[in-house]
Amino acid sequence: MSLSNFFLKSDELVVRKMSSALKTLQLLSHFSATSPEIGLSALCRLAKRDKATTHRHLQALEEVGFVEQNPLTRQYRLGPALLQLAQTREMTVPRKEIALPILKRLADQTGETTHASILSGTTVFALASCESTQHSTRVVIDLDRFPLHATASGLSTLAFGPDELMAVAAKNLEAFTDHTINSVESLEEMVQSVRETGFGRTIRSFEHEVSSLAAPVFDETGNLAGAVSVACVATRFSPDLERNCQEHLITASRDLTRGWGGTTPQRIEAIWAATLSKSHELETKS
Amino acid sequence: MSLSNFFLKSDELVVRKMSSALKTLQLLSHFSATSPEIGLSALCRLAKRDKATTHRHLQALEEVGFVEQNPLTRQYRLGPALLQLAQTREMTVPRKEIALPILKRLADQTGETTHASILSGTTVFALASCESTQHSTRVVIDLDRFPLHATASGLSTLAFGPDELMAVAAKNLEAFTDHTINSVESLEEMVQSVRETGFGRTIRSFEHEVSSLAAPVFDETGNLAGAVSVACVATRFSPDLERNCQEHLITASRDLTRGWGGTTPQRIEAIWAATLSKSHELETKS
DNA sequence: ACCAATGGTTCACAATATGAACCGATAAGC
DNA sequence: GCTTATCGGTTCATATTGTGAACCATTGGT
Repeated sequence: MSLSNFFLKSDELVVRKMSSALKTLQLLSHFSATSPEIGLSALCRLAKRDKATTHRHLQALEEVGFVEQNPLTRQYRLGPALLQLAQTREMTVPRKEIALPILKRLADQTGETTHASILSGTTVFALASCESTQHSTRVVIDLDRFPLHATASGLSTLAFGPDELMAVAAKNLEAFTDHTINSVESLEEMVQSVRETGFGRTIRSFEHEVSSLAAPVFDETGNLAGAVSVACVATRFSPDLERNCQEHLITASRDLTRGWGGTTPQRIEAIWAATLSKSHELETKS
Repeated sequence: MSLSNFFLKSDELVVRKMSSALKTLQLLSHFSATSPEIGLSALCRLAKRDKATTHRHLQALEEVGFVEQNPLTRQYRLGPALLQLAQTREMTVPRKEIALPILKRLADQTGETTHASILSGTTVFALASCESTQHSTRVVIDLDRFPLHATASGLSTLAFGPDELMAVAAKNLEAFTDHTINSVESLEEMVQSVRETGFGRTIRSFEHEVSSLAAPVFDETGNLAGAVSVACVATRFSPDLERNCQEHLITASRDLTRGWGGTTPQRIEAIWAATLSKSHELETKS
């Protein structure tokens, strides 16, 4: 969504043509839980587009009910037609319903907050989450999008998703904490280690008090579909807990992949097995 | 959505120009619970559009995650980005959450199945429904769109919604049963009576065994926002039950209107009061 | 009364959308 | 095993459509 309109190709600058339909639809991505209503001018600034054009686009969106105008403030907000379509989508592919019981179980097993996310285009969207009731302190993250470079889910997605994502991630290395990855080099290093272990892993890199572990989820083609993650209160994140999370993340990922119509690729299973046996070795030694 | 591209204006035929964004978005309206996956050629036929164009439109939709291709069948279906946007919409305007308890109460009070619907553009779509557990026979209608001419909710919408709807309704007088309204004249007559009573009313006009009563719901501008309805098993639909439904529909509509940020217009309240006192008169006479 | 926002509109110009014809693959008919 | 009919997808000359600087009308602050 936030891809630039330009890209470099064998030393020459190429202008990526965009259908106006695409430009229109991209306007929708600026609405979020934190800014649910946006005025025309504000939206122009956000989208870096002309006022007349943006207005025409909004009118098209309004006509099909994708946005509506708050008649009092004249600001725009997402429209009711989205509910209708989302309902239909859920009937077709009820990923959320499938995810919820799996997240619940994972939360019970680990005692921490669990998340499921979906890769759509180049964005990792939050699908559902579940808080454990075992501890009085627990992680409450209300995200709609998981930053690729700063979250365990994002790193899993980078490691096992389409290669183009790396370029997108590299363009936005926002520093959420002083542990956030801040260079393309260290990002690549991190992603490499995720590929080797089969788990995305972040220590206080998105929120100061949170450490997180994630596993990739796949669809019916064997391509990455999303991720499932455990967000632990950082002070609780011991090697023991990590091992526990890894084990249960694997079954959760397997079940989610199966529920979404796919099968976990053999190569991923192999990576997980290797990681688990390695951490088992360490544990028995100590 | 199903508006024609042509309209008559002071005796001359004018071609309505449509932005390609609009055409693109309109493709989405062909997906429904009953046909959740559609192939390229099939969609061309449904939308009556060119294959190349439709394909380009689908690609734009795919890029933002509004559709995705089932990789096995190559058919298209609604995409995951819709879930995300619908979630955001519900955070902004939680109409569904607000409607559910009201529908529950209405179902308890009437002993029948209740529905809430929203007008979006020229489509009345289902928002939520609630089944009563009082009777072993009950109405289960799994609709995502309410036909304007054949349902009580549709008639309420026609009667109190924007005038343009009438033209849309007149274009599609599909006969669901032999009680379905089948001429523009009788439709106009029906709508007129809805305007006089304040209630949409259909007897076996959509399903053979169902009679239904509906009241309009309004938003913060005083415009029609949707409808709330009771779908009764037709054999149970006595004058007594009708009166009971009317009374409780009024409070349900008031509460919904208020919950959605509006106030029930005085003229509607007046119409309802008149209808109730009339039916009360009849009741005491007999 | 003024200025600086806002939402919205116009019109000459330029870019994008369009669809008939096309390709390659798969499935059915015989 | 050859023909035919679909399917999803692509090409390219044509013309319809999109674009944005400049514009207007309102509103709210000073």
